[in-house]
This record gives sequence, C-alpha cells and structure tokens, in this order.
Amino acid sequence: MQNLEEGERVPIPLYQAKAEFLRTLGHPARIRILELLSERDHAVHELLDRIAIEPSNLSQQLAVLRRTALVVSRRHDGEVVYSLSVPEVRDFLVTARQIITNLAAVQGDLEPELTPAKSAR
Amino acid sequence: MQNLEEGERVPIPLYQAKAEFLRTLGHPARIRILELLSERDHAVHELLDRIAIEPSNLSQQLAVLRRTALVVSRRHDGEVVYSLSVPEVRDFLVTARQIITNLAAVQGDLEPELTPAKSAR
DNA sequence: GTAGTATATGAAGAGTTCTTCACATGCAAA
DNA sequence: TTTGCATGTGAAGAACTCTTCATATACTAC
Repeated sequence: MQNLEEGERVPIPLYQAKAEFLRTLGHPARIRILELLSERDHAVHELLDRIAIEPSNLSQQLAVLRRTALVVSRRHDGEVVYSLSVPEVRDFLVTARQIITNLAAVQGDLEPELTPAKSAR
Repeated sequence: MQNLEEGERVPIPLYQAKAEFLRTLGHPARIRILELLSERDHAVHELLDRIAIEPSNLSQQLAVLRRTALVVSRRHDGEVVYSLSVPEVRDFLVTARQIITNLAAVQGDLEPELTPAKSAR
C-alpha cells in the first residue's frame, strides 16, 4: 500500500474517492453485475442471459467497472470472463441492503410528522 | 427518481433502490456531511464552517439527504440541527473506505501492465 | 483468405444532476 | 414594525451520465 512517488500524483481527498466509488456503484445494471459476480465468475454472455440489457450497453457498464478496477477480465476459451477484484464488495452490497431496509422503515415513520403548515392563514 | 404517492406504492426492485441510495451518497459534499453527522449532530452553520461550499448549495445537498430520509432536521435556538436518521450509515462509510483502500492497491498493482504511463484518473 | 460468434468502442442525442444566483421564508431582537 | 441573521427554494445553464447505433476488434473454424 505504498504511495507511488514517481511523477506527481495529487492525492485525491478520501471523501472524493468515496464519492467516485459510490457513484460508480449507483447504477442498477452495475449493481446487478456485481451481485452476479459475487456469486461466481461470469462470462459476458452469461451476464447477458441474466440481465435485461443490450450487449453493447453491458459492455459499457463493464468498462466502467473495469476503469474503477472493481472487476477484472480474462479470456478463456473464446469467452471473456469477469470476476470481482475486491471481494469485500459483496459484504458492502449486503450492508447497503440493510440500510435500505431501515431507510424504508424510517421513510414510512416520518411521513406524518414533519409536514410543515404552509397554510396561508 | 421516483415519487411515491400516498396509496400507490410500487415495489421498486431492490437493486434499483440500492442504485438510488448509492447515487445519493455519490457526491463529495454529501459524503462530507454524512461523515460530520456521524461524529455528532451539527447545525447548518457548523457544517458550513467545515465544508467549503456555498450556503445555498449546502442547503440543496441537505435537501437531497432529507428527501432520501438519510438525515432529519430539527430547529433548536434559532438554528437548524441535522442528525443521521440511520446510524448504520456510519459503518457503511467505514466499509467504503476499506474498499477504496483495497481498490487503490489493486489499481496500483495493475498499472504497470495496462497503462501507457498516462493514467490521469 | 472468408465467415461467424463474442465482445468492445466511439459518438450523438436524450436525460439527469450540479452549481450558482436571486429571492423567499422563519424567527427573534430592537 | 423593521432589521438582521440563518436557512431554504426555484430556475437556468453547464456539466455530466445513459442508451443506442454503427462499427471495430479478437478469436475460431472452415
């Protein structure tokens, strides 16, 4: 985990790196991909079978994930097989699910309480 | 984004709700806000002191977080105080940090092989 | 070589999100 | 009431992201 000192790599503030990472995950197709890859490695055409999306769109989304280094690809028997490069992503998505569940609960609970009286008395 | 009207609650696929949630978090200012709120509750002007951002922009970002029910606000002594409504967000951000660290490592490892010494991203 | 399957890329338009600005509101002190 | 500080909102353009389409590349079989 050393910093490369060659050249000048401006250290991106951590919260900005986080934002970039979360934004990368913030897309239904990409999340589906990562979930499928959490189960096991998949070839592109396998992903295609399980996600309702055009081939070239899938490719684009895979490219995004590759750029962020969240996945890696290798060629095997004329197919390209993708896998997660950071296995923690799996737990991460599980945590996300938890929060969303809580969020749904909170959203329901809060609704009646805070409605401001914008009454025009 | 989707507005839920009273009565008609369309069940959103989970991976789409996740995407929405992650996209909400995918913004530097909003992450900063959530991190600060993880430490303790903050009044708006306190946040303003610690984040380099225009007041009205901060307000906008707070509005986004309120809409998603990630934060709640209350008025106290002429100030508006914000707090996290889902405490798990804190652990979530910690996990995110871990992944990003690993990611940086992976990116570092891959670099010599795949890039023509020009990666500015 | 050609053909065929699998995957990737670039570019364009549609759509969405961000930031800024001007103004609006809430509340309290004078 | 008027003033003043704290916060919020709507609107507009810039900037970015998504999807689609056409085409390109990689590899294998013939």
